[in-house]
Amino acid sequence: MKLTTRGRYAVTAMLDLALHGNSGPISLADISTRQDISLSYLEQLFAKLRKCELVKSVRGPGGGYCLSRAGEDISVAHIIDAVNESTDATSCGGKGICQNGEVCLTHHLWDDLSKQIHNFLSDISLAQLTKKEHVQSISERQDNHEMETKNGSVLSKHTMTNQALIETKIVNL
Amino acid sequence: MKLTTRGRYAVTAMLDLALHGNSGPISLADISTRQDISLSYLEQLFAKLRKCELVKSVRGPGGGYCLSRAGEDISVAHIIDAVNESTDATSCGGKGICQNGEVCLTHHLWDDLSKQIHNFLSDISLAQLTKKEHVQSISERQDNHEMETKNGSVLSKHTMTNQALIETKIVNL
DNA sequence: ATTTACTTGACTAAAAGAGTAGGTTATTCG
DNA sequence: CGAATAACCTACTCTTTTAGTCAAGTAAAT
Repeated sequence: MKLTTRGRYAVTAMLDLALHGNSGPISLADISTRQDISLSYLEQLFAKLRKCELVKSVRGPGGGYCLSRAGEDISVAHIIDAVNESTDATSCGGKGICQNGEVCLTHHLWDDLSKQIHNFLSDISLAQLTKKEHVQSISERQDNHEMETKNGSVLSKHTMTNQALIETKIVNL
Repeated sequence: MKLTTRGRYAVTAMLDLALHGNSGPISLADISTRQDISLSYLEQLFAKLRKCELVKSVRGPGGGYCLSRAGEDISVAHIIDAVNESTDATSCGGKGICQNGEVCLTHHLWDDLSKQIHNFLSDISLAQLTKKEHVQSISERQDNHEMETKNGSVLSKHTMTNQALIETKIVNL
């Protein structure tokens, strides 16, 4: 069983999508800054998420990704499965061939654990997560921080006027 | 979160101990052949199990390891913790500093999952496992197989007489 | 035509996992 | 005593996986 940064990043990114994707597609660049995940790494993850039809992509300016179906119908387990993180705790992939083609002494134990984990994660949908208070407050914190840093970098690059800065803020709200 | 061969081996070996350790200490060599686990690797694992006081060791000929307390009082979670496999699914070790010192968007989710897994494994004791039918039948299969291969190797090494072979079989029963 | 954004694939540094090798120390038994 | 046995200890290696980079694309919108 493995549950590492990959699966965590994927779920985090999808949750970000669920929170911000109500009005059109979200670019990976946005998710990258908000969630502190490398852009190239996100691209790899979203390639897999798209293959499993969890997200849809929109190309061109203003493009990005959106959920391919309602947040209620996407579970955390779906996402983790999509990026190849198995929730299987056995060494034989659940096949029961762990000791010279036969079942090993603890096979059933790991099998039970696998089911336990999978059930737990299958019962949690993106929609459910977006409704939790702590998720909403963290998301707010991230949006504010994103706005600050974004304006900072834009300012230093283009020496934007105050008026333009205010406009950017409005757009970002 | 990681749950790999190390944790699986440790639990398997401990279960082997629980099944065979009723009359005196069991050598790692025996566990090694029965469970197909490298002897040196077992030594590393048992060093940790001993530090956490899950097993006791007896040196010298006829020595080996035994459980340091009743099988009822040793849970699978104890064993996995002992060999440094964490059941923690967060990236921050449960500290909540996953995004620049603050809580990341999915921290609570992984925290809940960690608790879920740990509870599940804490509720399963070695004694419980030994009582399961499939564990007993697998253990029997392993004992038979061990006897065959042991006799085979002993024969080829010392060209044992038939009488000695029979005696060995009796001892192994 | 050009910008913006997604796509693909190859590549890599670092870490962790699994297993080996070679020895030392304690104990029992002949 | 001394030989055998088995725990104990340390260091090393080999392999796989992760996490991430880089570069060169392709497609769509303005």
